[in-house]
Order: sequence, then structure tokens, then C-alpha cells
Amino acid sequence: MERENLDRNFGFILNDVSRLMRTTFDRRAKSIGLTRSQWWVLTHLYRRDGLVQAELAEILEIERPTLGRLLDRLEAKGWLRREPDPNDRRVKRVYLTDEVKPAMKSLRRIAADLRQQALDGLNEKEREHLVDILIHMKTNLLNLPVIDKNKT
Amino acid sequence: MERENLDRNFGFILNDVSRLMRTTFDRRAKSIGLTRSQWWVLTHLYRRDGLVQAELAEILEIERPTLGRLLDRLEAKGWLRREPDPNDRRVKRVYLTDEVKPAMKSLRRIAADLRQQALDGLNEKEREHLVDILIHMKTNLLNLPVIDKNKT
DNA sequence: TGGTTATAATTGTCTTGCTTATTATAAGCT
DNA sequence: AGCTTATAATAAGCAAGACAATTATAACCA
Repeated sequence: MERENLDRNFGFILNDVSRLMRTTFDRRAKSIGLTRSQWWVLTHLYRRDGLVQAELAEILEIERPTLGRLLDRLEAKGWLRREPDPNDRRVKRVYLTDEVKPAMKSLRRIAADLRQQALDGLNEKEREHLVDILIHMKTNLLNLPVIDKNKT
Repeated sequence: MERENLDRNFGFILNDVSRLMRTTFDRRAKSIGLTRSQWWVLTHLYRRDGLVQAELAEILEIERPTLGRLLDRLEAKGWLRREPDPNDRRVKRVYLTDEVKPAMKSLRRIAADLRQQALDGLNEKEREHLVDILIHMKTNLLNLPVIDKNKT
């Protein structure tokens, strides 16, 4: 019957923590009108403006339709615009608008505060360790043979 | 400019790992017709059958409407049934059906395999450490003063 | 040149999660 | 008993993911 300690099932704790981070962030960022996912998109564009959607999706490691709809909302709210590429008419490039900077500053503050609160009581070594382990796990998961997905 | 290393932003790595775990599990469990969240519900019911919806939501740490719809799908697929409580007519109690056991066995296998693969290359001490840190973080997050939510 | 293959983006459909609001019923107080 | 407050469940609406399918355009090759 291998009594499996549910309370220490790391897969679900991971899920819990991830969900708590997301919902807490979103609640705090609500007044600005941006979610954590949206903010993450903007953050990457801030570093590399004018990306092609497919590239951006690749960087963010989300599927293209997921990104597409994120961009829909961001564009509707005026945080960015999509412009056709002159060389390749299939492509749309994504550019931030100007009004985005002050909002992003606030969000960076919110993110930093939340990170601080989540990690409260853990020393630097433990934090580093955590990130190392997470990266390790992510690598493991990305390297799994995916038989049932047509990703070549 | 505090160049913030995005690649080591633990909030998002956490999110990534959590997402990868979920999607990998769901892909593998697809033939059985259950998702990871659904399986988690069943697992808890397996231990305590006949729970009231509100209690179950509390245990799973999800909102009641979220659970409600999970149960809708599970009930539609015949994995469980909701029965009115004879003493309190507001209440519905949730019971597993019989056909659930073999499926759960398969899913436990899938979960164990995935866990193994995700943690591959980490020794026992590191795994324990990871869980400790995650629990610590979860506690931190749950204890945050929530000014903007009417949860008294 | 013309046909096939590959790629960019979108649309449709599903699940999970949240919040807010509604409905039905219990419980508690005067 | 009757009024108010609290609680269980659901409904409605939105966001973020996924996958599958479609459309438009490029690229390749014979």
C-alpha cells in the first residue's frame, strides 16, 4: 500500500508555490492592469524590442497560440503594437509603446517584494541551491524523450 | 539598471518546472482520460470518501468554484458521484465509483515515473532539502497579510 | 516555372485556476 | 416566530496554458 506521504509530494507543493506566487502577484498588480505573464512578456520585449512572435514564444517557452492571445490583450490595452515585417509578409514584429516604462518599474518593485517575501528566512546559500535544483529539474524535464508529441 | 539575471529568476523557473510537470503528466495520462488535477482529487477522495465539497476544496487548497467544475467533469466521465446530504440540504457529498481503482493505479505509476525522471541526478539529501525549502516558501506565502482579499 | 514542403500567425476547443455574484438553506439572535 | 447573518454550491466571466487545424506566405527542388 506504500503509504505515500501526500503532504510531501513535491510535484504538488511545487504547483502550490507556483500558484501562490502567481495569484499573489496578480492581485497586487491588478491596479496596474497587468498580470504576471503579461509583465514577463513586456520584460523580454524591453530587452529585445521588435521580436518576431515565433521567436518571442520560443524565448518565453510558451506555445505560439498562448503568446498570440497574450499579445492580443496587451495590444488592446495599448502596451504594445504588432507591425508587419517588410521582408516576410507572414511575420509580425512586436514593439513596446512608450507608456510602458513607468508601469514596468512598478511591476519590478512588486516582483522584488514578492520574491523577498517568498524567500524570507532562507539564506543566500539556500536560495542559490534552490535555483540550482530547479534548473536541474527543468533540464531533466526538457530532455525527456517525447514520443507522443510531433516535435521531430 | 540592476541587470537582474532573468535566467535565474526563480519565480519563473518555478513556474516553468511546474508547467512542465503538469503538461508531461497530462500528456502521458491522456489515454486514461484524466488530468493531473483530476487525479489529485481522486487521490484525496480515495483516502476520505464522502467528503463535502467545501471540505475537499479546503484540503486541496483550491477555490470552491474551481473544484466544482473539476467535479463536473469527473462526474460526467463516471469517476464519481455527488449525493445530497440527508441532514443538510445545502451540502453534497462526493463518492468515488468502483471503476476508479484500476485507473488510479496506472496514474500512480505515471506520477512515480515522472517524479523519478524530474529528480534524476539529485541525491536523497537534495530532494529532502528541496521539499523543505518549498514548504518553507509555501508557509511564507500563506502567511502574507492579504489586505486586498476579503478573507478576514 | 510549378508543385511540394515548411513556417508564421490565427482560430477553435479544452482544462484549470481565479474572482464576483446568485441561490438555497441553516443557524443564531431578539 | 421572524429577521439577520453565515455557509454550500453554482453560475458567469476572464486569463493562461495546451493542442489541433487553418490560412497565408516562403522556400525549395525538379
